[in-house]
Amino acid sequence: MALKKVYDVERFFQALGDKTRLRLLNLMGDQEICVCYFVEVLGGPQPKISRHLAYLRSAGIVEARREAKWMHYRIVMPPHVGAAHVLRQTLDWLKDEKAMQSDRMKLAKACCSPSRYALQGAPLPITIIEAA
Amino acid sequence: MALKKVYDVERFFQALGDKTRLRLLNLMGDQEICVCYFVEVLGGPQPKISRHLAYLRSAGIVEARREAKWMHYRIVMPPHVGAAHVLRQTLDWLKDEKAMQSDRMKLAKACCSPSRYALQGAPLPITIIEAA
DNA sequence: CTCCTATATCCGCTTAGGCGACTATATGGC
DNA sequence: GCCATATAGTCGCCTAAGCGGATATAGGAG
Repeated sequence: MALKKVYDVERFFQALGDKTRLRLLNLMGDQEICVCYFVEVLGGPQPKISRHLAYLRSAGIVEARREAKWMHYRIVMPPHVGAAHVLRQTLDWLKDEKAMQSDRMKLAKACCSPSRYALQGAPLPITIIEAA
Repeated sequence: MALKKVYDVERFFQALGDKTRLRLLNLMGDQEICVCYFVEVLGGPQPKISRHLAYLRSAGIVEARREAKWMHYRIVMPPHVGAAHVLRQTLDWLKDEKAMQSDRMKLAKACCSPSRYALQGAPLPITIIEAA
């Protein structure tokens, strides 16, 4: 039988304890987003974005999918019920933050007119349909 | 008018990203607990406990009250609705963790027979009645 | 193969923060 | 005043982790 793995609460919260990572999670929401949009919206150097995405992935909070040159990231709900609740609450909380809303608006703009942002060819976000 | 202070989300999660602090919060629950019980239950050196309590206090998650020689700590719900929700969820989550339940049992024992734990005279926890 | 683009990883530096050990402060009893 | 107890703060050490900059890798086009 499989060893019952205790969910790492500490690690979970550490992953949420960084502004950049919270912004990334806020942008993902219930969508699968291409890295190039993160770089576009957050505006920092690309390696910084990549490092934070790697951190989130190693903490089990996001997963990545490759599509040709592009990598898409999406939030995965933790297997632990408590963790999933907290994560969902946190995402709702972020939606109310003004800075986070501004990020989301920037993302929407970048998606609507990708040519203005040198994102021609970049795949658009895909909304994730959650199983009920 | 008062300057609208944005709640520091990052700091909030950083405060939750440590095992010792999570154990302390779990022990507090909806009670006001004397430091000596934390030291008793967690078992480490007292300055360590004190430092983590100070961290939680500086993050605005707990408050302290002095009663003679003893300091009592209690959780304060953050002024921000989203943060309060997440904190409550987190406390519920901790209740399900086996290690956390064990801590709570140790606390209960220490409170029922304080003399066995050299806690004679130490004030018992006080359950906080929240305003509805 | 080469070249370009998208993304990831590595390097060196710096800071936050955990720890144990020690010391300081506060309160109360004498 | 002195002393004991409860708690807090300081110091030095060490690791985690953030950052910018450089480099490496993966995929596609030609």
